[in-house]
Amino acid sequence: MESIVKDLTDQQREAVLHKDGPLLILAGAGTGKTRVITRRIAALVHSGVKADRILAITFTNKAAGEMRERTERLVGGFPTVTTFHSFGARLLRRHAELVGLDKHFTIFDDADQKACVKEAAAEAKVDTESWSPKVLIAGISSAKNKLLSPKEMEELAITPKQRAVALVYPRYQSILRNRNGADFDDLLVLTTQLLKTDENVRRLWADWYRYVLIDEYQDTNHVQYSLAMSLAKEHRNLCVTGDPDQSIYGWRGADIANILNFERDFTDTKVIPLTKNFRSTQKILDAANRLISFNIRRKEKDLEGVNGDGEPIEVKNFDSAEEESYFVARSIQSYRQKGGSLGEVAVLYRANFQSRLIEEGLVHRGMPYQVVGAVAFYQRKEVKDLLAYLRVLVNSNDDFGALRIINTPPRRIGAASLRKMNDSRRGKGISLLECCEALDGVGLGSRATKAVTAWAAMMRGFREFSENTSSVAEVLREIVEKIEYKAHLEKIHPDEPDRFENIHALIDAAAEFDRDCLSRMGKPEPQEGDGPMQHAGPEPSVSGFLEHVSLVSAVDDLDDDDEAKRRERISLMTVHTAKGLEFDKVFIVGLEDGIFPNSRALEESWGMEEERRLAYVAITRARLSLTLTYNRCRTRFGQFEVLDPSPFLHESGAAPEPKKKRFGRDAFDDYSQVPSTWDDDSPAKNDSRSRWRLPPIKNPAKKKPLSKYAPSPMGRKLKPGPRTKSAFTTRAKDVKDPFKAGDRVKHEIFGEGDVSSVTGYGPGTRVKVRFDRHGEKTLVLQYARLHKI
DNA sequence: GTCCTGTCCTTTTTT
DNA sequence: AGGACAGGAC
Repeated sequence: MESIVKDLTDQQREAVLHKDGPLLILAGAGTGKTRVITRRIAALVHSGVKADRILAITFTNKAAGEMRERTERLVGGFPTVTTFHSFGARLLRRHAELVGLDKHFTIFDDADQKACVKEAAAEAKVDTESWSPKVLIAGISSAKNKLLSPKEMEELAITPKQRAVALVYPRYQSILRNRNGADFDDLLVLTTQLLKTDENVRRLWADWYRYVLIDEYQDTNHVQYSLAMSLAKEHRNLCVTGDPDQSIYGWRGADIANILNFERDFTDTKVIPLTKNFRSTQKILDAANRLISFNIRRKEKDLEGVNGDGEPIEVKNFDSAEEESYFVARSIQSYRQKGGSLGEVAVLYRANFQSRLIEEGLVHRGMPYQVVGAVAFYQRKEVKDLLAYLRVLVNSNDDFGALRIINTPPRRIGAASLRKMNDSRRGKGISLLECCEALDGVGLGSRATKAVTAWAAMMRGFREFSENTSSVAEVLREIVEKIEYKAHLEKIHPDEPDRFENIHALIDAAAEFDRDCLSRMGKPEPQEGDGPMQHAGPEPSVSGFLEHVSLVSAVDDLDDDDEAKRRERISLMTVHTAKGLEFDKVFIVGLEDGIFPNSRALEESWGMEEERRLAYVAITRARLSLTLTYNRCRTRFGQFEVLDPSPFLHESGAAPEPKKKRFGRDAFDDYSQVPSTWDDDSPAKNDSRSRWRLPPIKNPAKKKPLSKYAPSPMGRKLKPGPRTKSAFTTRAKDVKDPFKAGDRVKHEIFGEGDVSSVTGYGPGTRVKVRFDRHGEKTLVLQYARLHKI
């Protein structure tokens, strides 16, 4: 036992040695949380708890994999280390029939979900012009995350949007069920409901897992919370770790209250804060602490470093995102020339679209990089095609999968034949594949009948093949060969020979899966033998592989430490993806007001605080060096925009507070007093532009034309031609014509509505609007694209 | 059934 | 600006 705790701080040691009863570990960034969790599991095992009676739930598969490896090494046993979604998927497979699914149900991805919603909307006669599939999906998801059934949703629906969702939701759900499918939310929702309604099932699992640990508890949502409670409410051996300041998933239903109220849920909770940060220099920690102190809704804490002051935080200002990317590339290049390791460098941004320019800058200098979590490998067309074969082979009710491949590669089964088959099976509860096998009365011509029958027979052949082998890779090879996929790809994409490489990569992934399963099978069985979950991973089968593929996340394919060092690539990713990771040298780019914080995010009442936490997460990724960059202008949607620096720059103390602007329209404290003669072409505006720059912070960007990039969008795009719509023109118009209560307005997303109140003035004005279709919302005038009508 | 063109939307973040 | 998608031409 002494060896388990010998190199720990007092706080860490206390957390590790706590055995029974609720435990809340408030672990700040970089305070050795993972270490504490793995040691605690080791300590539990050491004190006599059977490893397989321990359940640890993490946020990503990558984190789960790492923790599994570490604990197995440390304790020599096999605790169940998994994610919420994987746990749900496997619990559901075991009890599928109890929730109306077959054991081999398909986990539907985003595309399937969208198709499903479209179909449901058409059935429900809900117009997808006013209610986009995206909005409907979000609505259904949020209903599910409140554990509302379609029926309950219908009773509670008040606003027009809610009513639209209530109409689509039941149909969506029944389409899903008919196809023996579950979406991401279902993995959690059905599991939670099952544990709530079926006491036998609940006991089976709750009695088995005597100790439950949940990581990143600040990012759990209501459903995950209920699930955890169902499992732990009796023995109360629930240990949660998290940091309220790093809660960044509020937008997908995560409820920071779960962690803030944990002590209320369990009044005898032992609370252990971990605040000693082993990761970053003090300067970086100071910036993070200062920034997050602007948040109101938090538990106060400060990170204390152990590494000394370190280098000052670098802040750079540019005229355009092109110049910014050029700087980042140059800066990393000189870092490498001084012996720095590229595997230790990360460029973080708020939104994915920002990666493109950074990539171009790096390519320009020949710097190797990886975009973590970008165009996911499993999203590629050719990969999805082959996966669809596997899906249909496992789950013959998977019509989405069948539809995708029935004519891929082309077999002369066209829209007309499909329509006939759909007509014939309507209301009969027959899947597309089944229909192809029994064509009586469908009315297909002889050629079509032949093609369709051949396809169905081939699918049956694949199924038999898969039943006679334990290797998923073998099954894939068989399919690729039989459908002559290589020839097909060469025909469709003659200019892209590496498309087929993706197929090889997929087969490799399957082979690796086969190997993992084999090695897991070789492990000794748990002694008591009757655990509801025998193995830490999915089962060794095609459906196990599909599950694995569905649940991999963005960081999961991030190279692990050794490999990253060997391959020496810069990592590019969003701040969300970066959570839990750390790098020697970190760049946070695009720190402009409206980009980071993101203007759309600010439309939610809690938006600003979550954006600030996001910035806090970004800053605390850095060990030694932190560079913050922002631009005065950028092009968005092909349109030129002028932007203010992000407030986070001065909140973190990295840059001085911007001086009050005293030029142009900004010379007026009350914007309504700006002379109305100041229209778009007024000299005041054009003159003010050059003075919009903040007081120079350190080294104002030198204007250097870049060979490959446009010099700067300013001289080029502003002069010629009339400007259609820029941030500025919109604002200038608002200045002349401020909103007041009672105005009729139009918002690009929310549609039309009436202004109910206005507070403040200038760009920071908050306007409360009662929208016809979306209810009341408070908008920040500066960001909301709001027009009077 | 495929290819081309024009239109529309996009930029929040993801298991 | 760039990509997805629908609809029309062949």
